[in-house]
Amino acid sequence: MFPRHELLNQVETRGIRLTAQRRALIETIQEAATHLDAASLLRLARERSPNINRATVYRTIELLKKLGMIDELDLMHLDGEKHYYEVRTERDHLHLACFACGKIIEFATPAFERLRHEIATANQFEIQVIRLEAGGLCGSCTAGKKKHLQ
Amino acid sequence: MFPRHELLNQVETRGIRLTAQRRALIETIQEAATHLDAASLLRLARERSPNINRATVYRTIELLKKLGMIDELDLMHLDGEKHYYEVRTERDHLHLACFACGKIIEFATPAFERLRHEIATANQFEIQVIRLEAGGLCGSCTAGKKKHLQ
DNA sequence: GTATTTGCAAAAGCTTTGCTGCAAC
DNA sequence: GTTGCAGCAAAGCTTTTGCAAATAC
Repeated sequence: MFPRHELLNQVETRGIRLTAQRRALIETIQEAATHLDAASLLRLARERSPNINRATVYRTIELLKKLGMIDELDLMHLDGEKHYYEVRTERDHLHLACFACGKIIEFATPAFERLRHEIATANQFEIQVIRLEAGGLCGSCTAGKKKHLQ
Repeated sequence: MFPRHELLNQVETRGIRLTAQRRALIETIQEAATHLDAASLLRLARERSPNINRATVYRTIELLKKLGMIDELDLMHLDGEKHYYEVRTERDHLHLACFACGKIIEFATPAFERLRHEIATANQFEIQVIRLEAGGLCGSCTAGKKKHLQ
């Protein structure tokens, strides 16, 4: 895998020709500050290429998923059934979604990568995509809760 | 947590009064051989209580989720956006979905439970729900693939 | 008689698709 | 002049909701 900001380069290096719209979409994903869903991606990408259509967004996402260059997240359906996207980076990491404040925490640990390996070996399973998500209460929200109960 | 076949008892033990329809739905979930989505659950539950309506299915699922007695899975969106349900049992386990044959493998390992604990501690996060899913190729399908390439 | 639950149909939300026209090599 | 991409609108699927009628206590 590659650093996040290399997504566009990596795609073009594979000899895939991109239209201006697709380039705008990919740049938007790689530079996004948060996990984008399709609608937000469309909105932001239009700042670079104003005529992008929803269908193009979904078709570009499909392409990047097939290439294994982005991952699709559910983020515990914190806000409905939409999907969120992020560049697949070197390290596996997991997502924690706070049901109270909506914050998303990313966390990487060697234990996760070891577990991935154990899963594959023990089940003779060739893992192509792996997703670990948890939902609950973040530190600030449990603290707030306790205070409130005093 | 409790054994799978105790779901109905556990709900009633909590003093929650159930209608015949809800009882039929819960029995269907606890006895199901596979992970059911809402439509399959409706179809099967109607064998016990023929007039159940789709809305009742969703409302019962919501109730059981709130009680923490069932978990909602995506199974890597192997077959669209539907959700699948299973009784929450004693041990955390994860799901592997084969993209080739559609098989779902369940796997439990102490490493997963340790990871859960590490996640909670390291992030001061109170985990209420955790879901680990992987997609790829199961043993039979990778074997088949190799054979085919020879 | 008050509080829940059900049924129905419609709405909602996100994603996919058919088709026509456009653009690129 | 083929091949692929974009735009548009409609359809598709699953899930949720409003409201009136039915049921339970």
